Amino acid sequence: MQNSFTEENYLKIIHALSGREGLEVSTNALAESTSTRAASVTDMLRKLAEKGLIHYKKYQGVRLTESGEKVAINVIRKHRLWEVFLVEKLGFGWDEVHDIAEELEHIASDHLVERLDSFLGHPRFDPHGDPIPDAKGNLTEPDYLILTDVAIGEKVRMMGVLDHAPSFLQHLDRAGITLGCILEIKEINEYDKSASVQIGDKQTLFISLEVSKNLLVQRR
Amino acid sequence: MQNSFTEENYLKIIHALSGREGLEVSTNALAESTSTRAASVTDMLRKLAEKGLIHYKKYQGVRLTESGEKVAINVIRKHRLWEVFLVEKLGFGWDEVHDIAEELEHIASDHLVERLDSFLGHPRFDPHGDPIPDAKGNLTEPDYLILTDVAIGEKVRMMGVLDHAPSFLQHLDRAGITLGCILEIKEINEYDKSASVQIGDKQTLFISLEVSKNLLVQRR
DNA sequence: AAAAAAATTTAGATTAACCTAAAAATTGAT
DNA sequence: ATCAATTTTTAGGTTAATCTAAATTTTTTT
Ligand SMILES: [Mn+2]
Ligand SMILES: [Mn+2]
Ligand SMILES: [Mn+2]
Ligand SMILES: [Mn+2]
Repeated sequence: MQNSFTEENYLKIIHALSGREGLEVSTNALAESTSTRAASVTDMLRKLAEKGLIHYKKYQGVRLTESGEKVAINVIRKHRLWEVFLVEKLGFGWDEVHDIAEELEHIASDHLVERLDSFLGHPRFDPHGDPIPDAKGNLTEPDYLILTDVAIGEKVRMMGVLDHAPSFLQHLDRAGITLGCILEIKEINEYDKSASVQIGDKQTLFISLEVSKNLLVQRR
Repeated sequence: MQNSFTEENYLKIIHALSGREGLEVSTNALAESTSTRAASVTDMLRKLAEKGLIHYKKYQGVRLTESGEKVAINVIRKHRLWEVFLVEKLGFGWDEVHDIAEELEHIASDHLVERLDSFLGHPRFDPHGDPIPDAKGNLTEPDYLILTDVAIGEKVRMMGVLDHAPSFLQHLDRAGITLGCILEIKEINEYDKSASVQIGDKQTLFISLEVSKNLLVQRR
């Protein structure tokens, strides 16, 4: 039997919330992420456990099974490949593609995913810097730094974002911060903990702590 | 409020069954096409009428309203554009794309449809020769002939198919009959009403009446 | 114009995914 | 260790889309 959109969304969210350590995810955390009530989550958990997609013992939180993990990663693969398509081929901005990909990620055909992947040239990362699982389901999270962990004077390369909200991405666009650009922390301003950051070889701007916390970078 | 996948499918099917004359469609015809029971169709018709998408009087069949027609044509536009994408960009065969397009046609974003249309170069016809409605919702069915209406000795161009079943399309592939190719009726065989047809400037084959009835062609 | 047949609608259920309110279990704080 | 707070589950409903069986309306045939 096929998994419904709803089931796929639960699995994807459990994957995201359990992190790389595969920790237990709580009912309330799922209720929050799915915008439903805890009672509804409990119903769905019973169903997913029934189907062998999660490990679930009452009152103890959930983890994905091997089989649930496979489904979740496949959905993530499709989501990210479609985002690449939308940006690279159709010319959408990185701030416009998430919601459309939320729909496209549920299109079923495996044949389609593999052809799309070829058409796009087997991209390794999506437009937000997130890694794309390969066809076998291998997903390796690169370990980037958060900009707040970078010392004054260091030059780093912008590799991804933690916040995917359109408003955040548009803010980065206005600041001229794009994937791959070089950032240098000139100083940390005492007053509001903002950073003065040189972007590429262009001007230096104040970057709020809020923004720095959501920027993933790499030393070079 | 948004229309569900199910509602969109009903509207699309009502459009197809009512033909270019916009005739009334019966409950049973819809039950057949949707693979549901007549009682279920009646429920849905009440809902669609409620939403102003169809004209419906009990026991009298249904027609689309202006508003229902707009929705139906938009779904058809998306279906056919996605089919072009799958064949032209991803390299699928014309026999492989219908079921995938049945899913893709329900992706909501108007912005996406318009960008896809541009990316594909504003195609006028889908891989089966069916016309693609324009962005304003204009859909003009070209009036092709059916191959059975072509006289012996006439040369015609193959323009489309009436049957979209993969097995039929694969049969045409094996016979070398593709969209745009030239066909000449050499004779009609008395025994089984099959036609001897020359395909392009290649060999002459027997084409069964069953096949001829499903081929759309144009005089030249 | 009846009667018979066919088509359609109504009545009453079912399933998935949600809800609120109440009960039960776990966790945390004295 | 006990009590209070928090979390989670259970109980009992709702809505959309389906179903079967029965009732009703329309159509066709005698
Ligand atoms: Mn996304
Ligand atoms: Mn992304
Ligand atoms: Mn099709
Ligand atoms: Mn088609």
